[in-house]
Amino acid sequence: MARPSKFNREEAVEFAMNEIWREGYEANSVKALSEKLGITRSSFYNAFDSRQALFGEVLALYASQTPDRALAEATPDMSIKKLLSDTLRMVCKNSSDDPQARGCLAVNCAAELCNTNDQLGPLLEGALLGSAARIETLLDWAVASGEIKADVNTHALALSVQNLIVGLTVMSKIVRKESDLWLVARTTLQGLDLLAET
Amino acid sequence: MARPSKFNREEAVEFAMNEIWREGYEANSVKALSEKLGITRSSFYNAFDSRQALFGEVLALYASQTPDRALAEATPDMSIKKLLSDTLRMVCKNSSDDPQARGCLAVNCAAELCNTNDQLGPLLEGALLGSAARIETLLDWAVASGEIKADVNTHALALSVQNLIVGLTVMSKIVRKESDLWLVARTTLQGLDLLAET
DNA sequence: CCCGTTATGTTCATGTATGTATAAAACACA
DNA sequence: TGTGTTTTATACATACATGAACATAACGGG
Repeated sequence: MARPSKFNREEAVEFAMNEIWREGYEANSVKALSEKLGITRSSFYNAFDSRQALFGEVLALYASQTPDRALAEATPDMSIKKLLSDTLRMVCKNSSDDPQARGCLAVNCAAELCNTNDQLGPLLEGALLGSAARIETLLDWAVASGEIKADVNTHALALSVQNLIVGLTVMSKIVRKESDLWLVARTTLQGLDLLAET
Repeated sequence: MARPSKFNREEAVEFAMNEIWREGYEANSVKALSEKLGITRSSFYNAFDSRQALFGEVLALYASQTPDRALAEATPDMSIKKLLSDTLRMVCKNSSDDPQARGCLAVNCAAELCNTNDQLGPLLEGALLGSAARIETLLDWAVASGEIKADVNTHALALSVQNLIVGLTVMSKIVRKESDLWLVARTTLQGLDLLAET
C-alpha cells in the first residue's frame, strides 16, 4: 500500500557516495544532490532525515567496499606482512584506476570536516583512529606469531602504516601513475620491514 | 592622493590565509571574508580582483612561512639527512602546536580543489609536485656528496618523503600529540635511512 | 578650493540553499 | 470505489552568494 518511491534508495546512497567522494561534503547541498538524483528536495528529506544522516549511510557503504576492509576481516593466523603489502598494493591500484583521482572519501572528508563540523568531524576522526588501532592489533598478532621481531614498537609502526595509507590517498590525486604510487608504498613498507615479496 | 584604504591589505591577506587554512577555500565566500574583515564586498573586490586572485596571494604567503621552506633554501653543501630530519621535526612541532589542528593549507586545499577547480587545482598540484621534485634534487646532492649510497633510487625516496609529509599534515588533525607525530616521522625516516641523529 | 583619483557605501538583479507547510498523486486493501 | 498511507509536487519564508552599477566620501596636488 501507499505510493511507491520513484527512485531506488540504495542506488541513491551509492550515487551520493560517488558525488561526495569527488566533490566533498559541503559541495553537495541537498538541492544539488536532489537535482542530480532527479528527485525533489521533498523526496530527499523524506527518504533521508538530513544530509548528515545520509552521510552516515554513505560512509558505511564506503567502508564496506574500501580496500582496507581486508584489514578489518583479517585473522591472527594470516601473514600480516603479506596482508599489509597486498592491501597497500590494492590501495595504489584502486587509486590510480580511478579516472577521477578522488583519493579516499574518508580522508577527503576528514580533511574537510574535522575542524568545522561538530557532528561529522568526530565521526571521521574515529574512523581513521580506529583504522590505526586495528593495524596495531594486526602487528601485535605478528609479534605474537613471531613474524615480526618482538622488540619493535608496534604503536609507532601502526601509526606509520596508517600515515602511509593516508598520504597515498592524497598523493594519488596528483601522482597518477600506479608505478609511482607503488614505489612510495613499497619503499616505505620495506623501510618499516613490513614488505612481503609476492 | 586619493582616499586611503581603511584596512591593511597585508593583514587582510594573512587573515584570509588563516581562515582558509581552518575552514577551506569554498567555506570562505567573498561575503564571509568581507564581513570577517569588517569591510564591504565593494572594498574586497577593489583590493583583490577575485577570490581566486586572493587565494594566489594567500598561497604565496603560506609558502613563505611553512616549515619546508627550508628545503627550498638549502644548498648542496648541507647535510641533507639533517635538513630533512630537522624539517620533519618542525612539521610535527608546528602541527601539534596549532590548537586548531588545521594541518597544511596547501594539502587541505589540494584535497578540496584538485578535482573541482580548474584554476586552483593545477596550481596546488604544481606546488606539491614541485616539493617532491625539490626533495629529489636534495637527495641527488646527497648522493653526489656521498652522504647517501649511490645505488638508492632517489625518485622513490623523494616521493616517499613527500608522502610522509603529506600524510603527517593530515594525520596531525586527528593525532594531537607531538610525540606520536614525531614517532611516525622518525620511524619512517629511519626506515628510509634518512634519519640524522641530533 | 576645486578636481581627479581611489576607496567605500548602496542598490539591483539573479541565483543558490534550507526547512517547513500544504496540496496533490499513486498505490493497496477493505 | 472509497480510504488510509506514503511519496511527490508546489509554495513560502528567510538567508546566503556573486558581480555589476552607481553614488558618495576622503584625500592631495594644482
